[in-house]
Amino acid sequence: MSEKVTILQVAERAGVSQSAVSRFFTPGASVSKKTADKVRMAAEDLGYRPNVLARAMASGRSRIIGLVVAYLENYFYPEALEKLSTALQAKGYHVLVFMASQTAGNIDQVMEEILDHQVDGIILASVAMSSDISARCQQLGVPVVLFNRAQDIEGIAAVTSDNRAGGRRVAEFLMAGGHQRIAYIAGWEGASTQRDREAAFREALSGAGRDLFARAVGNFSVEQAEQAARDMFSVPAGERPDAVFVANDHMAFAVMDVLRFELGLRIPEDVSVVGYDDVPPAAWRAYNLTTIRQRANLMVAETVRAMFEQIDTPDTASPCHVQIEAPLILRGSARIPDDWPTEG
Amino acid sequence: MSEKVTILQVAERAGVSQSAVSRFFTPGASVSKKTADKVRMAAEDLGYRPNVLARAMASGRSRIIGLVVAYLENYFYPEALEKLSTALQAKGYHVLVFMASQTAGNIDQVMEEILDHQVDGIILASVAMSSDISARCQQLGVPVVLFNRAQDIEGIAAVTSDNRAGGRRVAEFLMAGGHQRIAYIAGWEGASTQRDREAAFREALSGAGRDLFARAVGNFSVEQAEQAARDMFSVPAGERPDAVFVANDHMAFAVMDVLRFELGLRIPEDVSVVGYDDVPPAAWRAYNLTTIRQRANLMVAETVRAMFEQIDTPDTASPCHVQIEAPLILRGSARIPDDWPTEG
DNA sequence: CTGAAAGCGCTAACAT
DNA sequence: ATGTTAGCGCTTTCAG
Repeated sequence: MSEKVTILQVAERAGVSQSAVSRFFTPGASVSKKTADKVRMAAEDLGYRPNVLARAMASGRSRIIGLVVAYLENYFYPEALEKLSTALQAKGYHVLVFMASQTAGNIDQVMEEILDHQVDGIILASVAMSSDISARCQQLGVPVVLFNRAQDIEGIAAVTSDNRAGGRRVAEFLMAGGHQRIAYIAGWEGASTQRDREAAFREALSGAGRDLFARAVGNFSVEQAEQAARDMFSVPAGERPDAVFVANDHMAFAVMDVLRFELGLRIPEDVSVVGYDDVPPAAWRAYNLTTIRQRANLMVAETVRAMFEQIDTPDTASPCHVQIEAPLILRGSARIPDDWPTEG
Repeated sequence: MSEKVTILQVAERAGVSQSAVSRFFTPGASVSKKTADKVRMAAEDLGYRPNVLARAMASGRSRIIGLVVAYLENYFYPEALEKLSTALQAKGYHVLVFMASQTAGNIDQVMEEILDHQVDGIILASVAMSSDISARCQQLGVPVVLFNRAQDIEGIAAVTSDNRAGGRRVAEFLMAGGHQRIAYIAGWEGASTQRDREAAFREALSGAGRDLFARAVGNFSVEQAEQAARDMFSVPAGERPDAVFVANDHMAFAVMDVLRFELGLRIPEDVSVVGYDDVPPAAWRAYNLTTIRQRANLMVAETVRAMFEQIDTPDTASPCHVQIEAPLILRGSARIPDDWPTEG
């Protein structure tokens, strides 16, 4: 097991000082070509690579971003994680993952753990935090950005899709489609995304003088969504919804399957189904789900931007809630109004 | 932005030495109750938490495991990632993610990057490495375990499902089902998993005096799998396969959709489809895919075990390739032989 | 541009 | 059980 080669060895071999070597490996350096050459050679010969940990320790910047995620079962998150990690890697940063599953205790504990790692920033994906912890991060100078969740804590960055606009759009679409009995299956009611989607959806309905015909809670869980669908649709034809907006795709798939395979309903002839997220399976032909697209690329880009704005200019940064436009993707699970504008 | 509180401040406040505080925060400590109390109080008052980075630096153990992943689109990986991260967290370790997407350059570069982080171990998920790098890790004393990929480098730990047994099982199942024209759609041919599945599948076929009726390559890509299915099945009924084994579920869904929605074939009446992985969507009723289950829980458990075996006892550890039994999950996408043994 | 020197915050012998 | 003393490998003033 060969010794780890240190900066000191390189310095000796190159016949320069330790700091010279350090400078050589520092992007914004100021090293003469001569010194640079000597260092380069010595480093190559020795197979030297700077120790990131030591560098972090000495400089106070770890170039690590803590990411806490809760639901990888919702396929929006793996996608986001991949893009996030890639984007961060491109900037020389890396992602340290913290699962916030039930087993891991509450978020605040996880946050403490993250802070222990001297991360340069924290991204909370579909996770809310106490204002206590938020304050703690702020006083520690650690930037936080919420991904796909908003929170009413001032000065905390958040990026989501425009959930309200999305919810409204679905309502308009469903009404334009001539649906008379419009239902909603909610996600976890603690989620800001769920609340915004629903609020705007209902507002648009009542704005048109209509009421929600039925409502159930699926809690972003497949099992609960199935049960909700069963309960909601196991009634005489005249009393059953002719359209249902499901708070996310993941639940929508489950709902569709109950409707088609358990209850023998046709989609969209008997009932239109609309989801939210546009995860890849929504495009699979067996589902072909009409849904609101959360543009992962843009959301990630904004998240990264918000993060580095805070890292690079902690003083002038003004964290805010950015909402990415969320288009309705027309597919086959919901009747399309004749006069509905098509893209292009 | 409040100062970070250090071990020294705690020591002063508690009226003990720095090392006493250090010991207090070290699991296998030896501190008198008296000292412990003083330290606990001081630490609490100050809101002190040990700096993980400094600890890593001084002790030489970072308690970080580098994970490199390539395809998060295959839903087997998010699942594995989640379980892995959770399992590691439970042991006080954390996962530093490295995406090995095309953009990130080749694996060897990524590996160097990981090594720079002084990780205590590396897990390679569905990624192969050069024997050069393998050697480098070994001489650096950094344990590596391959997840869902095996490699013929001696002394390197790998955990996979029993791909050969799985492939064989599918062949037997399909033959027992009376299929006459059995086809195979391959994954990326560089993957050991793909090769093992196919090899055993074909061996079982030829062992029964049968030949593969058709073969195409899907490269673990949805688009290529679709094209493969089109090419393979766009022929007169008598010349088309009556069963197809697809190298993973992800491609199998695409194949099913082409067969059903483009070519109007019935599954399993006209053609049986079998996949590999048993990712969650395989159980969704719109697919209801008969498939070989990769038991993520067990695979992760073995991966973690192999990792810590090497971390805890670097000398006696004997890395090997462990293969997890992979049961055939009977669903509706393939005809079930009358005499096929059922579980229980 | 370069080198000397002082840490970053903590652990790990070693003595006591 | 506790304190003392060296570092871990690197960055960063500060002189020159």
